[in-house]
Amino acid sequence: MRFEAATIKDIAKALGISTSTVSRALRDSYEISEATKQLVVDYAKNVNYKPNPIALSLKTKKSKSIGVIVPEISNNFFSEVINGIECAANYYGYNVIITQSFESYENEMDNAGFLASRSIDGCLASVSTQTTNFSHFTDLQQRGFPIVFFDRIAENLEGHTVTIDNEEGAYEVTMHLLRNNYRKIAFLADPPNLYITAKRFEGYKKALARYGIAVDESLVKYCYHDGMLDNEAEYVLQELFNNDNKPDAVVGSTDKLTIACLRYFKKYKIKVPDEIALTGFSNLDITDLLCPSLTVVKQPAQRMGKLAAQLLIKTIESKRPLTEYENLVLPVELKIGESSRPKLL
Amino acid sequence: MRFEAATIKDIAKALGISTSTVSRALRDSYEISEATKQLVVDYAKNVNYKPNPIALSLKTKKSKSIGVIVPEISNNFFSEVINGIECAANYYGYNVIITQSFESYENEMDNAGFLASRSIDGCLASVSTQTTNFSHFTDLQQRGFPIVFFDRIAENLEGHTVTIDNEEGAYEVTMHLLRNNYRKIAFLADPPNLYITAKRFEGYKKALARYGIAVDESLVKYCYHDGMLDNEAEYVLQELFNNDNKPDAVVGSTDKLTIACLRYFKKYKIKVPDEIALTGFSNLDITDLLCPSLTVVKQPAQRMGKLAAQLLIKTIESKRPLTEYENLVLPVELKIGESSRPKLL
DNA sequence: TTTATTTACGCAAACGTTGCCAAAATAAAC
DNA sequence: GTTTATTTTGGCAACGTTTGCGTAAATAAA
Repeated sequence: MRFEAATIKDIAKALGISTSTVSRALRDSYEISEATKQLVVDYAKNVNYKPNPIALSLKTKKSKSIGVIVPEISNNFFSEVINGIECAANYYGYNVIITQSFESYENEMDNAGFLASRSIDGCLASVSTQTTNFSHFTDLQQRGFPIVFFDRIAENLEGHTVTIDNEEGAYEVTMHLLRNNYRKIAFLADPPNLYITAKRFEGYKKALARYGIAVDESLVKYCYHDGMLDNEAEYVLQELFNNDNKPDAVVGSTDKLTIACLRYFKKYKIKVPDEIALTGFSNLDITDLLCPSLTVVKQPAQRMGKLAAQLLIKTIESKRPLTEYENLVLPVELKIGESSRPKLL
Repeated sequence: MRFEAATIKDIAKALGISTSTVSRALRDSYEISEATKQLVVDYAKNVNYKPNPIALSLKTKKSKSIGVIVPEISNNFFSEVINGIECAANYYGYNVIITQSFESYENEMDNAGFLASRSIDGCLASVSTQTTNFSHFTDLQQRGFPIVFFDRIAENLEGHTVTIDNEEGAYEVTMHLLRNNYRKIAFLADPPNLYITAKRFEGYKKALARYGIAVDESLVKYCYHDGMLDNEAEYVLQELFNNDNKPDAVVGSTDKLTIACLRYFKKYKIKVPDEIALTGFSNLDITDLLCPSLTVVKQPAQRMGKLAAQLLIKTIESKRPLTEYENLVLPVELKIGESSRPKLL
């Protein structure tokens, strides 16, 4: 029934030579005569010989697979990142093992443990909103697994990183709002401990400063689970709007939060942009079809995944441990939509 | 530098017993005395022993990993399916190796070959729009790899399948349009060879028949790459609309095509639903925020992935080869939006 | 012819497990 | 106190590779 794949042993037996000769012939070793090589290579092609990756792994102690820890696959941003990762990994002959933290620190630790036990060669990670302790990552690093962090990086851990220019993105979009006469701009973000939150907040602050506006803390709100929990975003938005000091614009720091705003405004029939302008970071490719079309900071997600994977594989395959780390920063793109139309004064 | 994981050998040496005793003690074999078991288990815990999955795989010829072939990860439908697959797979201790066909038959064949060479235990697949020859799948099956097809199944291949009730979904949405007084309903779909196209077309036809309407072939259009190629959908839509026989409603057979319609209408300033109603299959979770909100047939994508993975793992782990195949059909949900508002007569 | 050199290949160990068989060690039966 | 049964353990091979080392045969130099 089951068709067993040909092994080096089979070839050796069939050709009446030793397994080592076959192995060396296939790897084009100089020790083997051209005639024998030809014989072996031809026969191998004939029986469709494919080296058994598992045996290879056992021997070389390299599994040719990399682990990935992301908050959630079905988040558009991460699914595009994974797309990029898969492409690069496949190109270099690596498998990708994906795990999801669902924005939980516990899950993230479990994932790190799971990946370590699955004998990966290295790891790509974007930390959860709940993570403040990074020892599960340093553990991995100490056990010899290189880690490349992307997007939500762990700032004080060593290693390569790939991020977008978060500060610049937030600065640009906030400046855009300011130029369009908005002055009471709310900032809705993941928890402040998260790298992307901190950076984006910097950009937001910088833009306000250029207009001589002080940060109004009552307009800065955090969603501690990136809006994963039921009504989490709605609750925070209520706080923001059931208030005398209402904003006239919002910057959503993530895809989920930006969309949550839009849904909230629709639910409570708050007109965008007439009553409030809406902008934010988003990676959906249909923000132009939303109602209204959204002004967003777009991130090169796929490219980020590809670069992170390449960096990781480069590290894995380098002979000597690196001491210099690369910190790639990708540019963002501001896509202007109807949701931030100039405010009439 | 590199911290090497403890092996059974290390434990055996440290405890002065043989590797086989350690192995059996850890697997709680009845042959080992309680005292020894305790000793071994304690020590193993102490050094944080984790069995090496690669050595295990080599021994048992099971890799505990499954392959997945999908058209494209960043397609929302498939990323949700993969979410489900990952959850089920992780639960049962399996890795998932994802490959993308990008709607190309060549890629799909390559993927099948790649997966086979990576020693997977089984495979989940959703075939590309371009696939008419299924021999790369039957090859895998003959080599002993069970395959579970989902969504876009290969109808005449044996094996478990998981689909949604495609016919019913198309029937419901078409009936909805008919009830709302639309009569010239276009059907925009992937190529007719594709399983989901055929089934959905059946449902569409059935609904028309109930209203005594014959299928107008000029209102049935196919996109041979699910709209992956530049302007493919636009070109087809032009054919549909630069015509005397214009439709008054469209049923998009896939997520991509439905969205492509909306974009087309926006670009050419065709008002939805005043000039044309738009409905279709879609798995985006923000169809309610589109302009206008979309009437869609929603599929339980995550559940589909989970069930398909469970079915596959069940097959892999069953002792005797199955002869009975399960064909799961999941119900769809019709979400009504503004895009198909009753037509004023 | 003898000795040195090269060429081409085979042997065996190793990677971390498990499974089979046999060997101790202990317990039970006579 | 021997024989037999039972429990507990160790040794070895195997999974499919790669690789260091050894060596026979072929060739070249003496």
